[in-house]
Amino acid sequence: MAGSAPGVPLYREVKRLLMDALIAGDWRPGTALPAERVLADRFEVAIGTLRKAVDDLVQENILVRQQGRGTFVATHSRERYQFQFFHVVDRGGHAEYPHVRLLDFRKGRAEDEEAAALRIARGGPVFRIKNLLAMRGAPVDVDRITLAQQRFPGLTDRQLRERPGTLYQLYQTAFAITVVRSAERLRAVGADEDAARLLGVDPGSPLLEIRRVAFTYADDPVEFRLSVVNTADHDYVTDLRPDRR
Amino acid sequence: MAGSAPGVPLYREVKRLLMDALIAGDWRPGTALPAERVLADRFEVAIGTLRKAVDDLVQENILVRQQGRGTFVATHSRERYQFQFFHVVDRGGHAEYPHVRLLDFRKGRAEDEEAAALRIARGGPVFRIKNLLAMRGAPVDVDRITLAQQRFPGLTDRQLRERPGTLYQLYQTAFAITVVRSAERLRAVGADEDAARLLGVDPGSPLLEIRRVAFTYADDPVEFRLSVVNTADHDYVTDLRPDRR
DNA sequence: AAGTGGTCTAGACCACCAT
DNA sequence: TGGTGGTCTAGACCACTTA
Repeated sequence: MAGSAPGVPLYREVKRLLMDALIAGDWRPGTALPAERVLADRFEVAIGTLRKAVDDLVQENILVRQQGRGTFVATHSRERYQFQFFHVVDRGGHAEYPHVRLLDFRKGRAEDEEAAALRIARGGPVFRIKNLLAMRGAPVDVDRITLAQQRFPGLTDRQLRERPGTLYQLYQTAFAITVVRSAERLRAVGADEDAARLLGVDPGSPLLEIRRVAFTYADDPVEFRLSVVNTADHDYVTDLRPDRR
Repeated sequence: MAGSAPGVPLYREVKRLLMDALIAGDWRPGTALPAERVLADRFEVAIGTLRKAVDDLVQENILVRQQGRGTFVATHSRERYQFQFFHVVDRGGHAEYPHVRLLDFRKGRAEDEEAAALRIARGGPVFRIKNLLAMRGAPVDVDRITLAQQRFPGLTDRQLRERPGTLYQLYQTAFAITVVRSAERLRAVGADEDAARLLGVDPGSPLLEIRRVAFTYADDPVEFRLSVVNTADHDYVTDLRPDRR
């Protein structure tokens, strides 16, 4: 690790190198990284410095440590989706992974909001996915998802229909895109005709509208999602923290 | 640090001791802790171990480090409130501390939901505060706050009216209660008559309802707050992170 | 210049997991 | 038993703040 930039801590440089390797695909999701001692030797830093870099990546949900086993590249499981991205729980507080039904899949051209969120040109080619999410058999949430065609070449509705897990698992396994973070903006709206019909409520009923932008490494946006949630029997919860303490 | 519990890391014990001192009021909010080297000597641990304990408390927003100056007990400023607790921003994304007007202050007996949230007996004595929050002159949010009388002895509407900063600053300075964390549940509702009048919308208009429980040290709940927000021109945003990276 | 937190080292030993 | 991450030590030196 000779010749680092001035003023930048060594462990930040190491973190940068680890992230570069992850972005380059040197270690696939779910696989173990070399042992910390090995990585420390490779980067020619002390073990403590290496660990500090890994600490950061673990905190950002990019790596997962398991004592006695190793350090792994994080994968997208249902559990992870539920804790990190899906914040809707039933009134009792029971978290449950929803049942997802594909309603529509088509190509289109990016509207202003989509283009801005995905940082692509306005009118650029996108995929649009429309899903109906149900919990305990009752429809709760309509998701409209927008993806840049360029990032998901050859995506088909068959992939969406046959996918066993979460969409983010599909992104990861089929397109080597790992979602690591999301930002959401929420507001209350009145149900439009379409949402009212799908969710089984009266038009104009209050619904929770969620705009989510999902990012992969380096704060690169890859998905825009507009969710409309019937909060008659469900809440959006912050604080689903299996972290801290 | 001889005689620690088996299986508990030393830095956790140190963290426990630091929190005990904070709860006991050994260091007042805003004041500096002894230097890390001094604390390490006092607890008879290595500096690295002491730092790891402090790291945790910094991450939990309980302590604040300032290089070259010291480590301080976190205080409640408007900035902190805005980033950690107040998640409403205008559509452009501009965060702005709202103007608060006290509408009502009275004593009452805890309803079921309030009692459960505050972990007090049903029907127990509480204070109820009703505030109208405005941004850029326009009313945006009605807050109904419930506090256990026992935790805030002698609270008066004069204190609320003359308070220069945030409510959490008042809790901290006048009642030695430091809010360190909150949990929120959100849903969309139709405006009732009262909210409609205060926010200047039609009854039944969709509003965002937020239930917040605020906790002090040791996950001890001290405030229940029901907010109703007009999201016509504002959003609730997650991800107001001045942390990480 | 003195004092603070921030980084970095080079180990030792412990707890846990797989075999 | 051997390999992994987790904890802990006892320093040295750097960067920043204050006086």
